[in-house]
Amino acid sequence: MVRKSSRSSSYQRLADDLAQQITTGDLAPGSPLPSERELSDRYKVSATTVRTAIRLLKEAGLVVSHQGRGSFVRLPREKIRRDARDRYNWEKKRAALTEQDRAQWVLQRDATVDPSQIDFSAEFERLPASAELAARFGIVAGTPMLHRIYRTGGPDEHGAYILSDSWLRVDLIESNPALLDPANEPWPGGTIHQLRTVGIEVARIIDEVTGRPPSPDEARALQLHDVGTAVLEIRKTSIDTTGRVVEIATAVLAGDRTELVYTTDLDPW
Amino acid sequence: MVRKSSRSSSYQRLADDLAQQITTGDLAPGSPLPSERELSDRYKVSATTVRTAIRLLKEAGLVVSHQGRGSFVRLPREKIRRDARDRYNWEKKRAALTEQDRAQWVLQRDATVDPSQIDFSAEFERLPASAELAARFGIVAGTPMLHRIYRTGGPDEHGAYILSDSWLRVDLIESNPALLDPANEPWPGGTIHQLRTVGIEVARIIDEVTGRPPSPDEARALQLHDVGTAVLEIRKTSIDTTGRVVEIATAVLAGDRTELVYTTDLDPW
DNA sequence: GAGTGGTCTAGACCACTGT
DNA sequence: CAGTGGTCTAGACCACTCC
Repeated sequence: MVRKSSRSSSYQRLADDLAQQITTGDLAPGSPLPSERELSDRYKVSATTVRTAIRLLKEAGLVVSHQGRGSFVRLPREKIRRDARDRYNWEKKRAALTEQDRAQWVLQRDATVDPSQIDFSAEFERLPASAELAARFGIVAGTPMLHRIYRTGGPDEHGAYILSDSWLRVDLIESNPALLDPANEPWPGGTIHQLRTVGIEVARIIDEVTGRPPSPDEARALQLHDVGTAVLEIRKTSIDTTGRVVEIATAVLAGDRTELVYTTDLDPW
Repeated sequence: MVRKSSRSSSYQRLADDLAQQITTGDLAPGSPLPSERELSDRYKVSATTVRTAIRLLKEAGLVVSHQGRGSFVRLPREKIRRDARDRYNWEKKRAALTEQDRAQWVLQRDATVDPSQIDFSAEFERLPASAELAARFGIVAGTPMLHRIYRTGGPDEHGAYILSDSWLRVDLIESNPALLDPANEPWPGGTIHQLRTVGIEVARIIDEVTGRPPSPDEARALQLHDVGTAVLEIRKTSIDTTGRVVEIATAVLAGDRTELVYTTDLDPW
């Protein structure tokens, strides 16, 4: 007979038990949990119930499992800080340098990653603007747009670390045909410099940030092998000195590996 | 005999099948999935396998289940925008108003929520600064601190929508004893006004944003009834006109209900 | 080969929602 | 009451890791 206890399911009680041992430090980060068979014996529950409990811990980001090895208390992830003000202003300053100076700095914006190990791909397509996109750009639907899709990855230890895409108005950039060719990516100097080549100065960048679970594709690309992680999605809108929207980009980053930093200066009293 | 097919598990294939029907719109948002028993019959797999597939979809945030009713394609969530520049500057301006004017504006910073329905609680404790906290404040460990814990919730439809805590230096605020009493919360005018009462002007606010799955406590408090959601965690550091750190606060928000907006003005060329 | 997690079955019963 | 998802069992076999 099943012993129906108090007001909670047995997998929930098991998960709570283990979670407490993890948060109190009885089970230290990196240490293995008891095997499923052992938990099954010790708690007098079936293997399925044990697996359900462990799945709960994985969903909460407390535990990772490796087939053939065991389940382990998750190690805290070292976070890469991404300071919007520093990053964007640095990119803009760099865009005003000579070609030689810029070339030296290609892809070094994240000093923590060795540039020689970076894996990069770019794919371009030309599409008419959808109604929603047109509204965000303040143009009419159907306007020819350039859609660029990027994947930037590190070596296995760091994992791929950013998925992004970008929309540009073809009419604003076609005076420089080099911008339409993905073979020129990664462009030394970034989008801010690309826009400079057609006479556009970016004056303001607005980031809209949300958090959500990764799609299966994103989990693969960002090397989020396990459940229990979230991604940060940044929708970036760039506005030039005349107030026009000149680029709309989206970036998806691993939430447990990234810390976004935003500084707000307040008006004085 | 189990038919071992191609290179994928049967729950994975079922999940992919359903996910595709959802993304193509064959299964519209809000519509019910076939029942588990029906899927079990149709795909010739056990109930457990069907449940595993549906769990996958829940983890990806595509589906929600309700006991006794069924599983449904998740509806997109309406997002509350939270613009840092507007919000913080508005709060600072308000802090300079007369007491009467401020009182009218209590808790109206989120215009989308009816203030009369808001559920609010505050809890204070005095603790010495930990080494880590002291480092962030630039003070010595053990300095007396005030730790304030808030829960702000809406009615059931919106759900509780913010969990936050805040650290202040006791030595900077004790000249106004009213600040030490939680009965005075929610304080008309917010922390920026509280600091103004002891002669401090906040000049800069730095937000550090990460994304992660919710802890069980957070899932309860933020009414994230299901797996497949993420939370945004904001660590806010307030700095006064003399460059001192005057408050460190953390806020946890439901990722599927919140959009953080940050504006960066770039230096001109 | 021994031990681990991963996939899967067949079936029972519980808890909840609707009519 | 019929139909739904939620909990749970007992057991089989697969895939992988490490010794």
